[in-house]
Amino acid sequence: MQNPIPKPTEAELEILQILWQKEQATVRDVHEQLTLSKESVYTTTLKIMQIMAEKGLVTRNEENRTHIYMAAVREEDIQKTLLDKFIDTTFRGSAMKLVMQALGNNKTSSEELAEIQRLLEQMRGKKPS
Amino acid sequence: MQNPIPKPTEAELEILQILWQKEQATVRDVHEQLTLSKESVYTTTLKIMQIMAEKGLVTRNEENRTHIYMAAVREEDIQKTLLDKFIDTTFRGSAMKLVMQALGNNKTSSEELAEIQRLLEQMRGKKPS
DNA sequence: ATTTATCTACGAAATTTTTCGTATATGTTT
DNA sequence: AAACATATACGAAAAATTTCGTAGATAAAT
Repeated sequence: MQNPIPKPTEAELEILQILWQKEQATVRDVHEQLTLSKESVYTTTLKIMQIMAEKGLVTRNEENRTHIYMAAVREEDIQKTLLDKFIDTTFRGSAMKLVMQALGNNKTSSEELAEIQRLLEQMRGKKPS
Repeated sequence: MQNPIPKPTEAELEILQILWQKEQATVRDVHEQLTLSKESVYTTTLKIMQIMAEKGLVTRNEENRTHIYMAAVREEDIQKTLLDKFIDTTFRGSAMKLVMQALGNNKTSSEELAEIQRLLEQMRGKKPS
């Protein structure tokens, strides 16, 4: 229906994060959430969200004066798109290098490490060398 | 060069990738490598590399007419900076989610998976729950 | 009913990044 | 030496993104 959804810009991604968390939100909701972490002007947030609507990144209910916004793209899909590109440009295509770096950051709990191990064992079972 | 090295832009990162591989390169070297994967104009490449020199992302030997460029930042450092930011903005700070997604892409060989497992065991040993 | 607050729409300015033409200098070839 | 190829420097145009002021409509408060 829509042209391939374009890669969100930096500012758009920040807003998508908020929408993914909140499911639904007004421009004001999003804006207030944004101002927790950085300065921003209301109409800037509004403008970006309007552009996002044009691009098809979000949908909005315009029935009432205060529009209600929702993400129109799935978090996992966007993550996959951005991750693929990121691995390419920053890690020369090596997912493993990225994983090693990410784990090396020591911000992952033992529980999470265990979960990753379970995933690994499962994957190696299905894909013998 | 005393200022913190700025985050490289998209075009700059492409060039850094080439410099990290080649150790040393002229503008023409870089440009020819670039044209393998995308169209580009010589003076555009040149301009970007000049800007990178100003920013301190690269150094260059200007003794001869044809300057020799070298990366002035370490690949691992830039990767870490970009990765941290990427995890933040795209995976809401969860390194684990990123790792799971990256591994799920099935582009990692069994050997690599094994290596990751070794790393994990080592890490869990040092950080008991 | 009038004032005040809040919302969207719109567009232009500001910023950042990328692109590319032109000038000029220096080698290279004939 | 003259013609040609190739290098850097420079700057301005183009493109992409972000910022913000203003206008006008609607709701809420007094």
